[in-house]
Amino acid sequence: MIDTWHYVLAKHAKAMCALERALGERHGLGPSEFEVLDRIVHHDRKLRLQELCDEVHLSQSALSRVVARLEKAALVSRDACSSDRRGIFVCITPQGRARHAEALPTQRAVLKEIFTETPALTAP
Amino acid sequence: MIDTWHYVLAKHAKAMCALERALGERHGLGPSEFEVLDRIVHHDRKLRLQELCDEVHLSQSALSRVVARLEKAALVSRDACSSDRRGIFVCITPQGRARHAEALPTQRAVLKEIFTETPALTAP
DNA sequence: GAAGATTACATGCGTCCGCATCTTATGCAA
DNA sequence: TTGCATAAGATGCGGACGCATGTAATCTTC
Repeated sequence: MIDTWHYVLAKHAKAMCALERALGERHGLGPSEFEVLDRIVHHDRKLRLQELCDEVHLSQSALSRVVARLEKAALVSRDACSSDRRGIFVCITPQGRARHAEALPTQRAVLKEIFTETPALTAP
Repeated sequence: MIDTWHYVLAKHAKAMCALERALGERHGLGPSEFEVLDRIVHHDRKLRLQELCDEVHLSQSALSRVVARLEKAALVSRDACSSDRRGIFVCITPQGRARHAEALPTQRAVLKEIFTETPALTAP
């Protein structure tokens, strides 16, 4: 069990570091930015901030800022929610969709590299 | 494989957050501080900063600061290395050993809680 | 043994994060 | 309706990180 934890720590550290480099250098995205785009693309619809909050492992405040960065980069837009004017919809833009499409293979390659280099993990 | 990554992300986020709370509130330690103490106790000898760097998933600069914090809390001491005067030995103090001993059950409990609540993980 | 390359650790700096709190909007009770 | 509790999202603040660089010691090559 402690071995599982060490496995998680090691893989997380290595993968995060590699993703940060690869996504940052090649596509100008951080891991959190990519993750948010990826979730929206995966659902293929606009999402409330709160919905995103359940899917990405970020605090609400961190997510709010990630979305702000993405909006500044014109990769998403914040749309008002008419049924609940407190809420906002996060909509991916065509540029955002394109950026995600070009970054996805990079992410997959990095993860494949990292998760196939070592044998396996015994279940917890 | 992408599932493995999501598993790592989820467990890492949940465990780190829980450890930060539990270790911080009950023992005044951050996860990194605990990890460094744990590595030293595990080896049961003083370690060079560089040796620690290979074991904890931190940059050299971050580790340097963690050790500085631990030293300020009197949980470790930095001892000069006579054979290589660039080097630093990180020695755990009796207080550091005691703090680690009291924090270890907390860490184990948190990890057990998190890694037994969900079934398992298929090997990558 | 002197000069430059390299290594070990420290530190300035910018970024991202979480917590606490603020603002605005909704819901519910009197 | 009015008033208060609650919810969604934004923001001030402090902390921890990584990168790049600085400082000091060691190694290498001549």
